[in-house]
This record gives sequence, C-alpha cells and structure tokens, in this order.
Amino acid sequence: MRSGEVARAAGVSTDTLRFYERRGLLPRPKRLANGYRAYGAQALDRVLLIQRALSVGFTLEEIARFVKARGRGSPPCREVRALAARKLEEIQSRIQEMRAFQKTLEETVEEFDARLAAAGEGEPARLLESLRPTRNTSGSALSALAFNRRRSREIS
Amino acid sequence: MRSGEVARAAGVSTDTLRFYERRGLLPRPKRLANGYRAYGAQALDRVLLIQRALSVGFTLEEIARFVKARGRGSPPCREVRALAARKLEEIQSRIQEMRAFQKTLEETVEEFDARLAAAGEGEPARLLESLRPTRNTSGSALSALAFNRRRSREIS
DNA sequence: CTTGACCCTGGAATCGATTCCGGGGTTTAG
DNA sequence: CTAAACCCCGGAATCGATTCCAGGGTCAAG
Repeated sequence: MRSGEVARAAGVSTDTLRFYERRGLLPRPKRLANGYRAYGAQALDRVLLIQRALSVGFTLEEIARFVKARGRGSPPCREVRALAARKLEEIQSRIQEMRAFQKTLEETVEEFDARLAAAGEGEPARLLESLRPTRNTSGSALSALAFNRRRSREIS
Repeated sequence: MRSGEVARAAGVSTDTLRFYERRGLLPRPKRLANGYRAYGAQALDRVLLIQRALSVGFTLEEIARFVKARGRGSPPCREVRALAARKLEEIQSRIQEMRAFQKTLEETVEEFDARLAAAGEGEPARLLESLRPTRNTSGSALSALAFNRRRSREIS
C-alpha cells in the first residue's frame, strides 16, 4: 500500500504518517523503485492502534515506547509494563467519568429542548426534528474520535 | 474561596483559572478589598465541568459556547443544541472505542507478563508484584483524567 | 522586620500533535 | 501532451491548552 492508501484508510494525513515514522512510531517501510513508500498491511493496524491510544490519552512518546516493547518479542522493561498497567487503570477510570458526564450532558440537552419547546410554542415537533444533526459518517472508523483534533486537510 | 482553593480543589493551576476567565469560561468573580478573587462555591462546579468536558473532547471554545447557553436561561441557539447532541453521540461512540482498546491493552499486558515470567524464571510472583504501580492518588477527582495534559506546576 | 506563601496583571512562551512550506519527482487519465 | 493527483523531503509554522515571565502587592508566622 502507498502512503495515501494507508492514510485514507486510517483517517490521517500522509504528513502524519511521515511524522510518525520520524518519531519511531511506524517502522520504515520498503520503498518502490520511484521512492514511494510501500506499506504492508500491518502498517494500517499500527496506525489505527496509535490513533486509538491517542484517543485514550497516551502521548506519542508513550505510544512509541509501548509499540517498541510490543514489537520486540523480548520482555519489556519494567517501566513499559507499568505504563501499560497504569493506562489500563486510567482508561477504566476515564470511562466512568465519561459516563457521568454523558448523563450531565443529557440532562442539559433535555433542558435545552424544554426551553426551545417553550420558545417555539406550537412548533415543538418540527423544531426538534430540525435540530437533529446530520452526522458526517464518511471517513474512517475513528472519525468519531477526531472531534478534538484538527481535521486532516487531506480527508476533509 | 480564593483562587488557590478553587484551583487545588479542581486540580488545575491558578493560571488556568485566570485563563478560563479571560476566555469567558468562568464568570468574573467578586474581589476582596485587596484585589484577590473571591469565588463562590459554584465556581468549583464550573471548573470541574470544564475539565470533564475537556476530557471527553470538547474544545474550550465549544465549552464556552455551551456554558454561556446553559447559564442564560433563554433558549439556546440551534447550533449549541446541535453541538450538545453531537457531542453526546461522540461520547457514546468514544466509550465503545475505549472499551475495545482497553481489551487490546489488557491482552498486551498479559503478553508482557508472560514474557516477564519466562524471563524471570523462578521469580514470577515477586516480579509481578514489584511491577504493581503505586498510584498517585493525591489531587482532585479528575487527576486520573489529566494524564495526557501537562501537570500543573502548582499541584505537582 | 523578614521570609515565604499567596495573590494580581497581560503578554509571551512552551508543549504535543499535526499541518504547512517550498521545491521537486512520478503516475494517471483525458 | 497536459493537468491533476500522488508522492517525496526536512524544517517551519499552526493550533489549542496551559504555563511562564517579570514585576509587583498582601498576608501570616517567626
């Protein structure tokens, strides 16, 4: 796969792929005769892993350490194992916090709706219907996770 | 409450409180005779809300719009309501992705442990025990969520 | 009185993640 | 052939969130 293919499939830019390679997050791929990168199928898996890790709060530095340890086959050092364990706890904790916030936000949306219904007397059904956002469902499976990161110019 | 108290309770720095005020995320508090900020109890709630929203992917700009609409009492504009609804969907989606990643990470940790056990033949129990991270449990309820943001110098 | 903790200000700097820049080569479809 | 899409490079710039800076005032304890 060429870089554009991997980038599109993963929902990132080719710039980002190059950046990750420089940062040691992606192994150097083979090259075609014209100098283009020729990624194997596992590269997409790797990028998706990176994106997921980012979305749960790993920094790129942490991810780099992690994937290096994972790919090595030999025992990881203590710090990397401890890092993984710590992140697991943090993820769990974070899911719980997110659930709590979700509830708060739901309540607020309900209140908003009540206000909008009161303001648009006689048109509650249509008003609420018109407020249903149209989700942009194009892009990769991770597009839902990109909402607080800058949109890649290449996929927008 | 003075700014230090709110900051400590919320797990942020006083710089961050001032920053939020400048950004319109926090209302201007009253001042004491010496010029110190005198926050009401609701300020802490507000800061915690901001932190939670950040942790689920809102930008400060989005949060600012949101809290303004929420605090107004009048009907929110369509965009803000739509923003809230969109974020709800994204949170749900994100929780699911996080669960999936959690599983991946758990499997990796197990693999790491197997490697470590094989490497430290005859000492598996003690080795794994020594790898149990000591969690830093000081700080606010949101400290678990701050792992990918810079530590406040004031609370570390 | 002294010192350290606390507080203030507005602008600048830092950091992490990503994108842009400037320049150039390759491929593909019409 | 042409033009657009695709690809390359390394360094610089952007953006969002936070922190630092430089300078100064206030408070409390020893």
